[in-house]
Amino acid sequence: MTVSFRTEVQGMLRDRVLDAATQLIEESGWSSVTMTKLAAAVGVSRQTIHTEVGTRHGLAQALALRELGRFLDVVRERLAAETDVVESVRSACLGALEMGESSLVVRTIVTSVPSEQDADLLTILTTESGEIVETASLVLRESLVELYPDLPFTEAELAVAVEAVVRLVLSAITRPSKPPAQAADDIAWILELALRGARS
Amino acid sequence: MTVSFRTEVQGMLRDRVLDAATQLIEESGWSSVTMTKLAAAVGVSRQTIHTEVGTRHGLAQALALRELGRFLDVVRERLAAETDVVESVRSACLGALEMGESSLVVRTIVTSVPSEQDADLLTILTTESGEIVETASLVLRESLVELYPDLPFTEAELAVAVEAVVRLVLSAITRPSKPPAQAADDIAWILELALRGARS
DNA sequence: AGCAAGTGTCAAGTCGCTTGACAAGAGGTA
DNA sequence: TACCTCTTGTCAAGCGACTTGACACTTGCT
Repeated sequence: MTVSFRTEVQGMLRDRVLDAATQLIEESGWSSVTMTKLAAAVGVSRQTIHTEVGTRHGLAQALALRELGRFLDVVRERLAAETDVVESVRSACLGALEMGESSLVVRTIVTSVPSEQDADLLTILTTESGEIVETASLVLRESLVELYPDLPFTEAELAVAVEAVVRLVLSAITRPSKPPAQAADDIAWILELALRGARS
Repeated sequence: MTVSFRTEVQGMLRDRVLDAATQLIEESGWSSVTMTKLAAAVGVSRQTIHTEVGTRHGLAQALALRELGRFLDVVRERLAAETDVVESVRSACLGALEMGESSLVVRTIVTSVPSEQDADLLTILTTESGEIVETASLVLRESLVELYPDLPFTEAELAVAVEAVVRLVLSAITRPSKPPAQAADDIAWILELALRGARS
């Protein structure tokens, strides 16, 4: 077996915690998510919640990171479904942007009002977005290298380009200024220009 | 929550053990089911298998009892789907008999050759069938009392009649002499006669 | 006889969940 | 302001469940 029964159960608990938290958010917002209520909803003690996600802020982080994982699943999938770099990235960006519109967690984070209890959430996509950018960039970079080994970029250049794409997507999610399709087109266009420039 | 996270995981382990055992049986028969292989298949240590089901014979019992549970689910369901006692019982018997033909566990037990390693299994439906008869009778009796409170039987009489039905079904599964439909009809016919007799 | 494989059992250890408790902060109320 | 309640974060003790490693025993094979 790839994973032991133990670790599997462990992951199960984490998933349930995050599922329950999502449901509580859905019902009455992030500020209503109490560690006590959460524990009751999952069916474990409050302490177990704390050891699992740490503080309430850790819960918010965990929620965001799991959501990020889902985004990256879509990204990987869409990248592989195209045969051209630019089209791959365009499709992946579009997928991420559309998910950003429909994801409860993302909407909760983005629409949270600072200077309230919800502040915890907002900081995740701003001050603490480092891990998100880093993880997303890693995934995107690895996928691209695997799918398109002959890109006209050095390793360092690719890292820069990928991080730029990730940051653009993240920005378009948090502060949307145009429909997802157009935002994706814009990002793809930039990438295309960069590629053309690198090849010449 | 009705059940704690802990007990739920516990039941999950048991289910996985029995699932894995069933799959091993399916692949190469009961005699190939090794505690070591079973542990590996589930993803736990061999000791955990032992603490969960005891001896190898305990594993066989557990398999049989879980299968019994599935039979009883069908029985309850079919009993409730009819409006006449006799029809309820006929349908329930038919369901059990048909399941007996298609159930891998039951076929493995019934077709096991005595005086071999498989003997463990066979004894379950013969010498150790007490618990099975008892449990099945209990379920059938309770369902009937709930569905048909006005049966012309005393409590003791009902117990006798129910146990007879159960034993007949069990016998028809282990030593079939006619198609399920006819066997079910026969049992229903006997019950009908008994009811008519009790009413007169 | 010797060996390999499987069973059943034990003790010690680790890990995760529970329980009960406490200090500290935020919000509401007399 | 003082008081009360709710919530958070943390701790220690305890327990249950899985792991690891070991041992004696049986069975089948060579």
